[in-house]
Amino acid sequence: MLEKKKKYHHGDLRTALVVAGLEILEEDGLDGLTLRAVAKRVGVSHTAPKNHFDGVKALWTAIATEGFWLHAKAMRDGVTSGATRDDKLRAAAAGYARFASEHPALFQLMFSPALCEHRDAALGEAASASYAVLREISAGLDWPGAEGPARQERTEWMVWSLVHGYAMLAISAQFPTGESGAPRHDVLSVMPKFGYPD
Amino acid sequence: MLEKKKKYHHGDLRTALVVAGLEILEEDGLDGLTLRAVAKRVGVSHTAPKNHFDGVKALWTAIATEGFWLHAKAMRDGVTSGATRDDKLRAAAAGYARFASEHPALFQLMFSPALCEHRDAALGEAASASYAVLREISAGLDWPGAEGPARQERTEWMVWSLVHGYAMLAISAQFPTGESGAPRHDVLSVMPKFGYPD
DNA sequence: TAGGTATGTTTACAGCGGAAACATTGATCG
DNA sequence: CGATCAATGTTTCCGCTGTAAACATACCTA
Repeated sequence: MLEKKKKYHHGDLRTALVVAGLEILEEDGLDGLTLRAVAKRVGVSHTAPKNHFDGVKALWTAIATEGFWLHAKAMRDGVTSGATRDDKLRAAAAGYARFASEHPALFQLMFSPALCEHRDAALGEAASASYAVLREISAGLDWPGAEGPARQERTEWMVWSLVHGYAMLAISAQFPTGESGAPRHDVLSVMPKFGYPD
Repeated sequence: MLEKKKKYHHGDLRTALVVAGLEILEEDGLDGLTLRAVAKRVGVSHTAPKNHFDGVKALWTAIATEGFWLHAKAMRDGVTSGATRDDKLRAAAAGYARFASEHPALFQLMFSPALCEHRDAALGEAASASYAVLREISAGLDWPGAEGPARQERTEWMVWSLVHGYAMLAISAQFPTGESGAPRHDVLSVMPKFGYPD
């Protein structure tokens, strides 16, 4: 029997729904990411997801969670090839912004509290993994204003805010764009050149 | 006649709808901002907005536009009281972040390309007014990496990215919060202390 | 004062998320 | 091995949403 028999049970519907959701985000953006559209793409009735997700927001949250893992990976890939700590920092920043510009709808979803449940444990874990990349790399960075309490955490927040703000503004079409449609300046040319003291 | 007579025509429905939308955003967040809910609050049929807005997204865009004007005002208010340019910069940053934390749903709407039309002329004008505050204040700021082409624009983008990123991460509940529910560090404590050379 | 246009209403409809009742599968346990 | 039951998927129905079309009212101007 060459034809794959259509089974009543899917096998791994939960994963399939998340994957389908990611694909829809790439093709149609956030507007197309409806429960019914995701179910239809998988070839399943629109109420089948109910067995795996408690409502659309739970599905969105699961998709965002997968997004955070991909996001962390995108950053880490560039980092490993960096020679100095500064190279690594800039590679992470570039990876952060590139991910946002390549997957704008997914990125928007990941950081929309109205769309996904940020108190979800799995989402938190994935987001932490993404954050951890910046955290490790920014450790020990020196910048004017760094001295004071909670220096390390404030350093992380400073770097994260800068890079995240650039990424968000870029996909929100707030930056004037050049001929290519991309912003006239990339993240790196907008990042202050701080140093590592030791 | 003490009772205000209900007129068939509203008089300034367009403005009333935008105001009602802003109120709903404060009370119920983005989820409650439906066309029907806005119309109902104004006391008008749910198709009446069609005469003033070409679809929900146009209404959302108009609400976001008003948000940008309020946002600009919130920043400017603090700025005028600042003595030095550095004081003004920090006041603008604080105003930027405070506006986001006080009106999270509106702020989210303002920067969601999936929800409002960023190519809209009126929106662009209001957004520019908001941007102009940071633009004026960051002019001449010195920072490591500033030298090079398009120095002034890159300076604006750097400041904007930093402040905007902080604001977005704060309302996305990405920052660990203290007991009050607010982030443990405010914008100012994660803003590098750059100076003005002259 | 007459007629046209701007503005608002009513009605209808398709798409959405969710609930409930039902069908099918697969796993557990005698 | 067979019966039962939980897990998973379907069907059907509901209320809510945005949109369109036909209609009603009020204003404005010639």
